Amino acid sequence: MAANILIVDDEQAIADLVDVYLTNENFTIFKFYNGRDALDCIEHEKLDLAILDVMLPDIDGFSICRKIREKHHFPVIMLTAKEEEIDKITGLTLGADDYITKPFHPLELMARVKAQLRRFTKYNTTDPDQEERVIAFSGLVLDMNTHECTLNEKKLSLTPTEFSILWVLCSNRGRVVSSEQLFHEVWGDKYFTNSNNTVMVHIRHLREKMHDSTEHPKYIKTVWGVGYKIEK
Amino acid sequence: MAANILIVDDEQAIADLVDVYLTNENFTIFKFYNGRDALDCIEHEKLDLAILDVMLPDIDGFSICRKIREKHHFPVIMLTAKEEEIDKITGLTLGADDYITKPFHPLELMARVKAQLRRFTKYNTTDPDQEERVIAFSGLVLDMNTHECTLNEKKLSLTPTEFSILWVLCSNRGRVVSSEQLFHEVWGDKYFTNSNNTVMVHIRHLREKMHDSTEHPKYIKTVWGVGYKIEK
DNA sequence: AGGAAATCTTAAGATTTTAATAAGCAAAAA
DNA sequence: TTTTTGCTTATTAAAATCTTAAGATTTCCT
Repeated sequence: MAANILIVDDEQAIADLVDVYLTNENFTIFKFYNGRDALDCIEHEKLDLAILDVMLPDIDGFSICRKIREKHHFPVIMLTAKEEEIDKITGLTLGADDYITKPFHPLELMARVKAQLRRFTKYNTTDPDQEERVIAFSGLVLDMNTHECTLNEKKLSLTPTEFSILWVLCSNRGRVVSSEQLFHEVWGDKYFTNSNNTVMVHIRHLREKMHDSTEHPKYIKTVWGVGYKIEK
Repeated sequence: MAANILIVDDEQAIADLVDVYLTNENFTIFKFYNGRDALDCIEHEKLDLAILDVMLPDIDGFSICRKIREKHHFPVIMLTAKEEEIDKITGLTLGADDYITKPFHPLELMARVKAQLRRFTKYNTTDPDQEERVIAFSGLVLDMNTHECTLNEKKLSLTPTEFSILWVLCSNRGRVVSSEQLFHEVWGDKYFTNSNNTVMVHIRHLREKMHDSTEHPKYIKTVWGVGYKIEK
């Protein structure tokens, strides 16, 4: 799981801590000791998560959080020394996604960071710690980076939608995926269709294309009354 | 913010608490006192969030959490009486999105519930507590529920993509939206295009359709070198 | 076997993307 | 100031892709 993380911390304690605990992770850390520089960083870097201390020399953490929320979607974790509930509630209501009071166990912060990143990143049901970018098994190779697909050495030219459907099916291989679930994963939550055989049509096209490169095994299996499935 | 919430709680304390604090919200609560019934509920109801106590008479909260993660994406908040860090870390690593130790302030739980729901729901940059489903100003009406659009009483028939673009522009009205940002909001993170004038073409179609119903005001303004914008 | 429900097939029509070309803007050069 | 230059945005139209809809087929159940 690669991620760009912004840490704004007056005392530098958290930054040091992260240095120690996140060395093995593929994280890029942007450290700042005041709000002004942090805001600049928010503008220019593509961040995946922010850890903000409430107490800062210039701007307070709440304001930074609000600024982030005006333009960005990435998760924000707030930190405070004060054990006052009202601060927690202010922070969370303002747009923070998590709120931790000092002192805390270093591993708890790490776990919360990962939990937030996991939610922020898509397709993470199976292996939460490593985002899968390539799937390969029994002659089939799917590369999320290039959106390319190979079946038994032969390249299949799939359309974006076809690729996405096959990706979801493969990342759930061995399990049945309902067509509603497929639709949800591929098209997102924004649409709502009732009589939806769109998925079906795409499945058909997929089968057609896959059939050119393989004979007997019907890769995408229909599980009657439930959905579709690819064998393990 | 309407949501279906599952609460699994041995002692019934949290359920009562939620009754008191969430009466005014548009929440549907599914309460269970053991794991078995809860699992059944997870199968059959479309849930938006789960609050799980770790200690349960039959199945423990961790197992329920894992079961949820096998099939679903909605956020999970774990509760425990034990103040042991290792539990927190287990929970968060296992797929929980938040973890609270008892005793906690009722409002903190409520705030965390809302924070999780907010993240789970899209398009929440401006008003975190109330998801905007309709935008209306100066003769233009956009209804997210029906995907319908009216300009000066006349209905515009927009394609899904056109509607989404207009929605993003309108929900950021007064501010400039770069075409990269537009692309990101409308198409999602899954795609990556470099030479991308697709957005441009859609903007053109939008302008064409909007021009039929209004004369002088060029609704979608080009801000040279930056992006597009709709006046407030 | 026969009916009902689920899935498949097909093809037309709608939408989206691509690609090539034109037009517009802003700063540097004349 | 005017012209040139390089870059950004606009306009088209064709090609690719997606969705819809209706009828055909398969599977399940009694």
